[in-house]
Amino acid sequence: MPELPEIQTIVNQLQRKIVGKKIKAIEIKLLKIIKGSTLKNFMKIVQRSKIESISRRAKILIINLSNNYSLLIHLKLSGQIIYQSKTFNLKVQKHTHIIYCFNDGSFLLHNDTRQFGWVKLIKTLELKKYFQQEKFGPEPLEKNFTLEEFKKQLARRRGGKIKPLLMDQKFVAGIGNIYAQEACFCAKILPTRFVKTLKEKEIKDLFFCLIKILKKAIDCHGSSVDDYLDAYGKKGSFVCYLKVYDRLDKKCFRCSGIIKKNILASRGTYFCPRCQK
DNA sequence: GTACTTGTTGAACG
DNA sequence: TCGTTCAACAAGTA
Repeated sequence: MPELPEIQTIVNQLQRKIVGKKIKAIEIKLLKIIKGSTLKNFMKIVQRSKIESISRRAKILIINLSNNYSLLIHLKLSGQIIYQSKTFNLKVQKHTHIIYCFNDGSFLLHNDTRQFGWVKLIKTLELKKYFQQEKFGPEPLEKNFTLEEFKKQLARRRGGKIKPLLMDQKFVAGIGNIYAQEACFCAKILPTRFVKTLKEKEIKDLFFCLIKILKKAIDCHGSSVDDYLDAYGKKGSFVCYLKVYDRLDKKCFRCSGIIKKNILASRGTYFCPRCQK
């Protein structure tokens, strides 16, 4: 499941590979993943445009084009964005829905088995307005996300449980099911804890755990559970560092307790009942 | 055939 | 209006 570190990995890789390239042709095999414009309009605007820059907000990949338009891509559960240089045979598969062909013979494939993801064409000038409407919370790896700010935001959401709150994109952007659980484990906090019961030190630990885990995960090119692949079609290696996710009935690395699983806010949630309080 | 998986959305509730 | 919970969405896997 691509979350912040997975999308950031793709951004970093694409920055090195496709910036400055011109889109010569597009092939669209699945219409419904294009949102916010007709197929005709999408083709007209995207074809023959140049890739200006690549960035990210929350879990959304942003590709800025040279013609004052931008592509927003959300991978949801099973999306992949894969770059292929001309030296490789094109690995189009059953779930390849869009193929972007560049002028130098390289390609970008957009795959998505479950078809939850989407691509949205938007005027670059309207990006700011779009993200304001979405009301995304702060980016956890940016300077304005401070411990003070985190505390302040928590104080406004005292009624909720901590793990679903971490996953709320309006609270903090980019955290999904995996990293929310890992952060709770790292800070020795049960995912079901109500925000108002968190002590000063726990909040501080959680804050630094979150940042540490996200940074480390980006270094590892993300976690590949299920389908995730980076822009080079490779798996992320952070799975090796996962402490609780998908470890039901296994021994806790910290205290040798047995990892349990609960459904919390209708999402699978792993935790160690012995050392998470 | 059935249960289960997940990020986001939109509806319902207090 | 806001915070919170929950079903729905789609397709694949076990």
